[in-house]
Amino acid sequence: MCGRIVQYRSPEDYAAALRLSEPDPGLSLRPATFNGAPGQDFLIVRQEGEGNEPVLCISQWGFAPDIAGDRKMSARLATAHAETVVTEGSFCAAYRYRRCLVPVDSFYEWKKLGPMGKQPHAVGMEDGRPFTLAGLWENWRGPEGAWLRTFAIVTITSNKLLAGINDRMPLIIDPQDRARWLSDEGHPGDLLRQHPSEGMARWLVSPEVNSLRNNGPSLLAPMAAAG
DNA sequence: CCAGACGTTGTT
DNA sequence: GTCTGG
DNA sequence: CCAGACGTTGTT
DNA sequence: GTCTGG
Repeated sequence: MCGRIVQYRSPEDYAAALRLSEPDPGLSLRPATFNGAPGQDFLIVRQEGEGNEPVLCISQWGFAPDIAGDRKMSARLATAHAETVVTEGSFCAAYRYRRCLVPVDSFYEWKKLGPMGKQPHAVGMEDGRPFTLAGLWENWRGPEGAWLRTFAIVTITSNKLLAGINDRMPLIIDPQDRARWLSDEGHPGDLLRQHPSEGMARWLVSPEVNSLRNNGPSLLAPMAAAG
């Protein structure tokens, strides 16, 4: 599903990895996280207007539809289905005009074990390098007039690597496709596809990741399968 | 995504 | 179960 | 309970 | 996700 992500590097590191120009120094104030959840702030990449270069900025995970108006902020959508993002009411304008990238080092998926509970796995790239998830962003105006920039992560059917864990995975945008995803192209539909299993890795991690009280590099430590 | 709260009525 | 907070 | 909708301005 | 309609 993608409800927990890792974004532990500095803005400078992500900028270098994504070949962006030097990021705003203020972004360094954002705490890095090994256990990031909806409701928290993350670095995202946006391109405002064609011809402008993509830049890193801060945004809160949990898409607040502009139609939300005075509706509760609880209408915060952490994910958007790639299959319906073109037409789906709350997302289609954001898909058309406000796509973004979420640079991550890995993400977590929980495998349901029936009555036995669930088992967390980390997922990343085999080479350990950061990669980018497809996102949609929106400015939402709160009741007191304050503006909040929010985003959702686009998900798609799981590839072979992840099918055994969960039926959906985040939409990963490969380096050669990032510019198009950020561009003002109306409907880059061919990018709405599964990332192949090849080049990706998954491994069992400790249930310590369940609680947001825990946050540190040890959350990514591979754990031997029980039994 | 997961963890944790969930009540202030009216007598099981 | 549903909702909120992180 | 499930199915289906969820914005209409002018692109932040 | 939340809400409405059936």
